[in-house]
Amino acid sequence: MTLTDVARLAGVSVATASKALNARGEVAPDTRLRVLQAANQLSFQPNVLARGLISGRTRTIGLLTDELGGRFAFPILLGAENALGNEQMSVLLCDARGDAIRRQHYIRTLLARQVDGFIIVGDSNDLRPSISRDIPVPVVYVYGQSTDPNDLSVLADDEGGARLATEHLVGLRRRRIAHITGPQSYRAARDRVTGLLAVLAESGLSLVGGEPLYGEWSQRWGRHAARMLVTAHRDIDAIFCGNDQIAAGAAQALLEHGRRVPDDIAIVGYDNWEDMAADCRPPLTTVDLDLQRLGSTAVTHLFAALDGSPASGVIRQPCRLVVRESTGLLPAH
Amino acid sequence: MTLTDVARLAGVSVATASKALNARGEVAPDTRLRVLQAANQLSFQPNVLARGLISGRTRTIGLLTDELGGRFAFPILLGAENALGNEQMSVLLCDARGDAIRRQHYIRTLLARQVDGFIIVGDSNDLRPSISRDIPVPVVYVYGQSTDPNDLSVLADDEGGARLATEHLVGLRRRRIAHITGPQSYRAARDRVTGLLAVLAESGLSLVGGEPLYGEWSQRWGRHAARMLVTAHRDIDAIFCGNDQIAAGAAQALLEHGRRVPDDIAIVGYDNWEDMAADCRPPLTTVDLDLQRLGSTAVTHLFAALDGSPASGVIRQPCRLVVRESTGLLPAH
DNA sequence: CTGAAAGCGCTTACAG
DNA sequence: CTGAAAGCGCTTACAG
Repeated sequence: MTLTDVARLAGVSVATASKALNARGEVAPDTRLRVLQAANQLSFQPNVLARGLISGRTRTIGLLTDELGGRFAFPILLGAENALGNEQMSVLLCDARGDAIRRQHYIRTLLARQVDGFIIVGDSNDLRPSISRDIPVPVVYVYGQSTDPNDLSVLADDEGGARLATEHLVGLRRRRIAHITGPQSYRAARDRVTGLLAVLAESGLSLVGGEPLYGEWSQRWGRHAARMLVTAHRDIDAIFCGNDQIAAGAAQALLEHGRRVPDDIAIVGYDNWEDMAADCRPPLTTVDLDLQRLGSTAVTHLFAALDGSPASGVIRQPCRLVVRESTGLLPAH
Repeated sequence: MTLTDVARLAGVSVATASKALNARGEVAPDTRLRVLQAANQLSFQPNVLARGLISGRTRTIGLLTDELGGRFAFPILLGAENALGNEQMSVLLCDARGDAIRRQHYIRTLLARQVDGFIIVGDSNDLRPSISRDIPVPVVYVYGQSTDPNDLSVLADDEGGARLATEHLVGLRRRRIAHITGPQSYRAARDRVTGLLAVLAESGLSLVGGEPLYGEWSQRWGRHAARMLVTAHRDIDAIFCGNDQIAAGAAQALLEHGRRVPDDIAIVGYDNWEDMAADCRPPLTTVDLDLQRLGSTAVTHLFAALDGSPASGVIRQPCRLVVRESTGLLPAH
């Protein structure tokens, strides 16, 4: 079904049919009606390729990830897809799988497909090489900071998230707080430590053991480190963990050591990885990166750039504290 | 950069430039060379819209999910994206979020974008209404069975997966086997029971307790049901669980009851949800649905249909048993 | 072997 | 208000 068919059925020219369908003023009301009916009758859908060829706009954006299989890219994608769908934009999804050649290939492909813009999804707040040089349309980086300050990067505020968690513990009168986290090579681990230490200092407290326990992002490490902690520091009353897996492991180990959570020792995780955090025993208080909103925020900024108002620099989106039983439930209201 | 620019730089007509770039025979070798060089120099990328307008093929497929946020759609998407990328096809991703209106909207959008075919991703093997009537291009259903037997549905073989799990337990000389699973309303739960009971019958065994324990897909239910089982049936020596969360909960409850896993009671999960199954204590033997391969299989069949060889009916892709410590490690070799 | 012409489906000045 | 014509960037018969 093409516009020609519609025009023929309505007894007008394709030019008039086009104008009628696109609600441009210069068409007689009854002509428009006839065209609309014809289009309806034929279930006419304008060919987007032809439109794009003329307008140079395809209402399509390319979403390029490095590691779609990772845990973080996906919620971002979800949020972006949502936001784009609401604006009648479509997403072309490409997963470079950490391969630079493949990434270049996808950039070319997406450009050949005339996408209106790019969203580059990282898998942590860490720095990543800018690729904007190769791309003549607007680009937004999300959950991964472009090395080029002229680019726009939308990141999660890990330092702020850790502040929220620590303030929560301090507010619950916990004084002997320890920290178990992932490898120090991760910016996420370091930023969270920064936020934690800042709040402890403001509260006149110091970290139990003096140093964060850097390790892996696993339950196994959480169990191991928690056992070490309760053995070495019997007076510990809270553990802030760098992610939910560590926290789940720590909770398990503590329970096995006869320590009650949260009565004796409160635990806070990070990530709000639902299946882990909410189904843990006890359910974990944790920090939510709000990844979906990160995705939609990126889309918002991409639209702004498409509308001629590009931004640059780094935007740090706040995290949210999710309180569950592992730090004691809030009083009912 | 358009073909016109390339032709001008190479000193030929656009027609000749087109032929040279598309490796059609009828061009003089040195002419082709000049065109290729010009294209290279200008980093020419042919406009896919123009090509699509002529050929009627866009090398784009629409991937429509019902619930992208669920745990199962995503690996399927990954597998499909991989397989499509290898064939230079792009994916337009749409998440209907369980809303029929939104789904219809996306179907129209994707058709207007002239996609070459559709992949409809379900979130369980359950039946789902066919939407092929509305779609004039090839459609493949994956992990969700179309109600129309003329459609092609690619499913995971849950019954076979449960057989693998049960045969494994029986092979380990377990005789008192129980089953904890999710709601009976799920076809996945029912199909797995069918496979389990078949193997038990073939082995002259019967299910401990007579009936599967239907409940929820959660750790909490796993813990609860496992406690009931060990109390009511002290001689139980294996529990086959309907998913990994249930299995993780069951393992935890058994350990707390002083039962050793796998020495006293072996546990098998389902789904091979890595973060849960491998990081559990002990790591879980489980059944992998091979969702990524499900996605790539769907793509393979979609290509076959695009090449004029459509199939129909139901394809059941085998599951894989992943053996870990919860049933005893295989002897080292 | 090369290029002028027609055409894919649509939109947009421009005449009338 | 309506429609013939040009054109978006490309490909493909068809002449030469």
